[in-house]
Amino acid sequence: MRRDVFQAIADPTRREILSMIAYKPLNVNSVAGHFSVSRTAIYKHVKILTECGLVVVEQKGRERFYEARLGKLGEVSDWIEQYRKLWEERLDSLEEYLEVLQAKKKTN
Amino acid sequence: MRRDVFQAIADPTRREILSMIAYKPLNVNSVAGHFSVSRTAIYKHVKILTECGLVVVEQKGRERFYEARLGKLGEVSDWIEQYRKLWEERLDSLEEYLEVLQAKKKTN
DNA sequence: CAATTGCGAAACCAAAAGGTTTCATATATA
DNA sequence: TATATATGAAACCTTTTGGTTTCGCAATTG
Repeated sequence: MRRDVFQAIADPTRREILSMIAYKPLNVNSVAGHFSVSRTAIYKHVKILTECGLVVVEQKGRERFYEARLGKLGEVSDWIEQYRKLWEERLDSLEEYLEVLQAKKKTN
Repeated sequence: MRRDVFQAIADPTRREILSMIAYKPLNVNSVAGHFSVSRTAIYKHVKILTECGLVVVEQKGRERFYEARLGKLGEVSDWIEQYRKLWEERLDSLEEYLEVLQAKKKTN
């Protein structure tokens, strides 16, 4: 069982679940109500999110509220940021190149 | 075939491949040399990266060089950034809360 | 107390993912 | 030209993933 944040957010349903509980904790039934799959399927997704720390549970009576812990997304963010300078520089040089092309066009 | 950037970077081997070609394009053999799986397996990973736009190919004679197009990571980055304020605020309020606890400790 | 509600676990299933070996083709090179 | 190299495609296999239905248990509520 590889349970890392990268794998957790790879599934679009799980990303949608995160968006639903980002501002307000919900129980599984409430979440499942917004999807066309079974409650059990949603429960499994939530479980995966929990196992990698993106979500925590709080029991209240017979209900269990799932709450997002989005700080974990920082792991992915950090991984991406190591490359940002790289791709922005390349974008810059592409832009420069295009400007040169434009300039040539005008002088021709 | 769900071929989006989220799914592409979910696999650790593919992330490693990206790190290898981030600065210098390589052919499949060179990439495969750094892994313990077959060249064909690596080829498949590279293909997935290509299909979602994270990598482009340039043919040179009988060799094909794979080059990273990391700008595509922006899609993931953007998705994460929509939540950053949220989790940082929560972190702030947690810190405040801990400060309050500390303060109480001292006055007791 | 009896019925209902919210949940998680279990057993099962089809499709996708990740891997392998084998084969065909195109380009270099001895 | 014959041989070696770089690659992609094909067929196949096993494990993982995402889903289902069924079941049992604990907490609520009529």
